[in-house]
Amino acid sequence: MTYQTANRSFAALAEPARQNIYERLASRPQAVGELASQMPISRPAVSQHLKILKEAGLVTETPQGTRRIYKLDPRGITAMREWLDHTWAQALGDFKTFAEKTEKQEKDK
Amino acid sequence: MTYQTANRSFAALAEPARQNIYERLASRPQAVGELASQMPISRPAVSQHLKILKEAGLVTETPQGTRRIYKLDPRGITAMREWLDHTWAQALGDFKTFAEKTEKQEKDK
DNA sequence: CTCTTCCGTAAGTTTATACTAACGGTAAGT
DNA sequence: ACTTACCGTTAGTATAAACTTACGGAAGAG
Repeated sequence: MTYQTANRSFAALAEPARQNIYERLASRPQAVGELASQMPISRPAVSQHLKILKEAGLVTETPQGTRRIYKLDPRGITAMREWLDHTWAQALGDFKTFAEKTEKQEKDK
Repeated sequence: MTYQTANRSFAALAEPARQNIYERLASRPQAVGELASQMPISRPAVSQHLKILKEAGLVTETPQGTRRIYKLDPRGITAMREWLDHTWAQALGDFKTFAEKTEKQEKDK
């Protein structure tokens, strides 16, 4: 369940433009046009990227007048970190047995 | 420098097939054909995915006879974790000032 | 040396994705 | 009511990515 959002978070941050947006929002919450004015792509493009980031649980939206302020959402980052920890822990356990096996093979030379 | 590899790691794990491969390698190091036999895609496709994972610092290659054993590489995961920590820490600091500002605006209603 | 196994790469096609331009809708100001 | 500011969505296009098929190279067995 949470691993699925981790999957989408990776896909969302894979795009350089979205990673750029994400980093800008990390420095401070911003509106859509505000972001677009600092980037080489159009405002609708930024809006589309924000939609994907939002669906991935990476950002949240806060209407404020006609503007919509976007800021980071902890859920996406948490999901990714959990997936990383889980996968890496599994690898560590099996690395040990693998290392022992290869070490044994080295001996048999 | 390390953030660039984090970028490529995200892109690499964005693809479902590559994430699948990565998880399988987490359970135990495996050869290319071994992976392909358990997946719905061809062996060359797996090989191409492994190339991308390798360039992202997520896996390493170990020739063993005619076969090539692939296993997880800590560097990719480390780069991603550092990027996540850095970005999130920055967001936390600025979230506080943002929260104070919006709280002030709420008061002025 | 020949045959088999295992693998990476290149070419070509299909599918997915990112972009711009155009449109419509909501909120605030005059 | 009219205008302005700000934004999301859609349609259409261009670019990128993933897959299969075909090919060639390296390592081991006979």
